[in-house]
Amino acid sequence: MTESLTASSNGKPRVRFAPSPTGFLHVGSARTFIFNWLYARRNGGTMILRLDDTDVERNTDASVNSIFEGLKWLGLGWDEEYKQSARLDLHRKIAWSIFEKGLAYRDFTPAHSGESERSGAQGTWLFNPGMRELPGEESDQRAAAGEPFALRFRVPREIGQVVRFTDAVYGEQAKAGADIEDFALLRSDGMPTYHLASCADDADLRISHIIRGQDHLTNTFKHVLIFEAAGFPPPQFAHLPLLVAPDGTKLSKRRHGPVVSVTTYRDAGFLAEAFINFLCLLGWSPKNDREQMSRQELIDAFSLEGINRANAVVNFKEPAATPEETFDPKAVWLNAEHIRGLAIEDLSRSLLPIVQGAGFSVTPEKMLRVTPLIRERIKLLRDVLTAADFFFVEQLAPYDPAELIPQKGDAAMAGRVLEKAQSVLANVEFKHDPLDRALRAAAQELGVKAGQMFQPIRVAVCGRKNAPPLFETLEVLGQATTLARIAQAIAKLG
RNA sequence: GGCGCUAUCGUCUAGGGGUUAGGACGGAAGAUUCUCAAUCUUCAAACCCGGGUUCGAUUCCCGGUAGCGCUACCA
Repeated sequence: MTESLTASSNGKPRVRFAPSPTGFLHVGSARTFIFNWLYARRNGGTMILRLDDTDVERNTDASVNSIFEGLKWLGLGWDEEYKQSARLDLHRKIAWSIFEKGLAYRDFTPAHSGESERSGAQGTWLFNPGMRELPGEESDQRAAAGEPFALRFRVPREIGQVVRFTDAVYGEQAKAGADIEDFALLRSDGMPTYHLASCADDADLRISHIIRGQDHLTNTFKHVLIFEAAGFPPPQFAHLPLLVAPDGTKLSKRRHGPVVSVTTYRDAGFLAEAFINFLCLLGWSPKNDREQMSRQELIDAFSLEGINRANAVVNFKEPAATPEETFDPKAVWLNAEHIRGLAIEDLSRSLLPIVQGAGFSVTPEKMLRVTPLIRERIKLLRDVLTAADFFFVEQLAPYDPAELIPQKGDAAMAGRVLEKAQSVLANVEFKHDPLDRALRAAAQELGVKAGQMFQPIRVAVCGRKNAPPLFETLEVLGQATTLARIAQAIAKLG
């Protein structure tokens, strides 16, 4: 690893997404992935996926699967893939090289039990101060005797010692060494900590730009210390504002439910392109009022300069009412926009498995005919089930016969209209124009308005008032089904 | 507690020493179509507070407040 001192050999950026497999793929993580990917693609660089799985206790295979599942749905891909657990020798080697330089020390204090001993209120932030000054000889002896220890970084805390770096988003950053605790590099079981493993791998993989959540902004001072101690030039840093819930708190599954998981969006019928588009608009702006953008347009427009600094709220409804209300309205709107932008063939292909999965029997040909009628009427792919169900069922679900009654009309008018329709539709070609002419003429003969004519028919064939345009609908439904449903409606009225 | 980051309509954001503070979502009203949707038009809606610098601050500086983050042998 030490041979590559330049962050990038060919001047092309190398970026990474480094999730720790301790849960499902979070929307915030997805956005981090997307920004890294966009940066790589925009600049002809390399996108690396690295599983930061050094926390053996909390890592699960289910989580690894969930992350891949989410990433697969996004469909962006990556160029190289690594697993930290396979690189432990590298991490330890670097940790000990830091120790050799006198920049780390052994801490023989037994590990704390986590939660109970958090520093803070008491102001005791520097852990086990005595250990920092332990004479080297005694340290060696205790280690040789088999006493367990953690390896801690010896942070330079003389007055005037300041750690600095430039963040591409937050600008110049500086922090006094005296305000940085002696963080651990190696745990007493010999496993590297996140800080060490992350920096060791970033250096070894020649990562040129670290684009990650702002929760790491203050950790970066530690990382700069590690890079320098290990003899590597630190990469460029760009921290992203965090995604938060409407209540301002960090997105968490326990508090906010499934809306924080990427697969929830997939399962609700979001298009990956729309979801990506939505996430990009949280904390980044192309600065030209563009909102709806394709993947390629995002690549072309992406730059670190467009990233802003304040946390962004994902504006979902806390108690999750209807599926549509669950999500940020802008995400839903963008999805509808992307759906409208899809070619009928492509949309139809996405809709088909959803309809079939819901138990309807439908052929690709039928789906292709239904799709144009609902494309502008659905916001989420799954809406097809409520917007087009009547095209697929043999028997309409029960509906209120009162719905058949037209505006400013009564049951008698509904009856007359339906009976007239019955006779007219029995002798007309089921194509848009002939249907249009025949039904309008019929309305005139009955002395009712076109709307009063169409409404009872619409309800009779669709089972509800709000539906796609009538003639197209009848055309797809066909004469037999139409006449059967009208007959049933007349029976209901009677 | 310490350290750090942040602050423009309800939300996402643009802007920036002098602007009618712009766009989008959502909301309201209207137009249009056979209903719905789509589309179009219009309306309501914001610079956290206090000082300073300045002829002039929403913008720059300081302070406050609030929110968030880090402060683990988690990541």
